[in-house]
Amino acid sequence: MPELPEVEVVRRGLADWAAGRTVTRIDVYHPRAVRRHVAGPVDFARRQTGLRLEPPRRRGKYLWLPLARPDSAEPPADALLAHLGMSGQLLLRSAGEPDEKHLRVRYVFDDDGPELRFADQRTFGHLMVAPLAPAVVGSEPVPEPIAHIAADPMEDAFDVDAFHAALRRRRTELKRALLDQSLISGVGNIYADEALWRARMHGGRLTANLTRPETGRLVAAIRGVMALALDQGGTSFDSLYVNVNGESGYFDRSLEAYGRRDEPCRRCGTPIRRVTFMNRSSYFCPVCQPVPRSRRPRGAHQADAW
DNA sequence: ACTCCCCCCTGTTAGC
DNA sequence: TGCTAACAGGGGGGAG
Repeated sequence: MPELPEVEVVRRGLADWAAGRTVTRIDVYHPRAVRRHVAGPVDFARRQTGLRLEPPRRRGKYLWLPLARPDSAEPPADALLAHLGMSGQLLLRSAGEPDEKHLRVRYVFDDDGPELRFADQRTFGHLMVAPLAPAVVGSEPVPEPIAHIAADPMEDAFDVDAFHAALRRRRTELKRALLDQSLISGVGNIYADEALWRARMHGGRLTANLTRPETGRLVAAIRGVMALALDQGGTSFDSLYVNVNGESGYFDRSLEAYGRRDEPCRRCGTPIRRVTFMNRSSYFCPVCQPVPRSRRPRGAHQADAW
């Protein structure tokens, strides 16, 4: 469930409580948590021990903390790169507090401050140490493994015209495109449905047919819903998504489409529909977000996802 | 080159 | 009541 707003909440917590601290020990309890660090858990720990965590950055759903040598002014070559996946949590806990049931990695620092713990029930999240790509003039260095990810809609670097052009080049459906992190990053299943509802557009629309005003409306809807969610600490349906202090956000109360099957659309009263799409749920208002002509069933017998 | 789908996980809940 | 199956879903990687 962590999408851009939830990851940003975590990033802000790390900025307050982890940045500037020097790592003295790292324990990896589950190798799957560092599976993308191909050199393995021992190397993962060795390459951070003695280094200082610099202020966290974020692109889309990824966040990273550059790793600096405490005795050197050289810009960091590597960063601790994190993705929370479905259920990953980065928590700051005093050493005396009991371990989380799904604790995967523990960081201990050279001060008396709290440990940084990575807990992850479903183990879709991961941590790795990754080289930072050389800084290009006017842009920040980004870890190499995420160089293929597009800018997210909250970044200055996000270019709506370029996004529109990329959508027009694609031969796919709009919701698929929104979930494709190489076109726009940070959008997941929940905010895709929320943004489409706000923009009054159907996720089955073909991206090749979008007009420039429609793309503009959609990007404005994504930014709007994400800004609102960030104000409310993100979306949590249960205790799986929490900030670095273990607290849940409450944007779930403000959802207009996601999870509202058969409940009235708050614009027009029509029951919200739920359909299965890409092996996940999609929620939309069939009146405010009309099913595109190309997707309407041509016969009563025809099964149609939308 | 582009598009699409499966699968990796575990805890909760719905259904029989 | 107890079991099974569905569901939640990000994204890598392979198939087509």
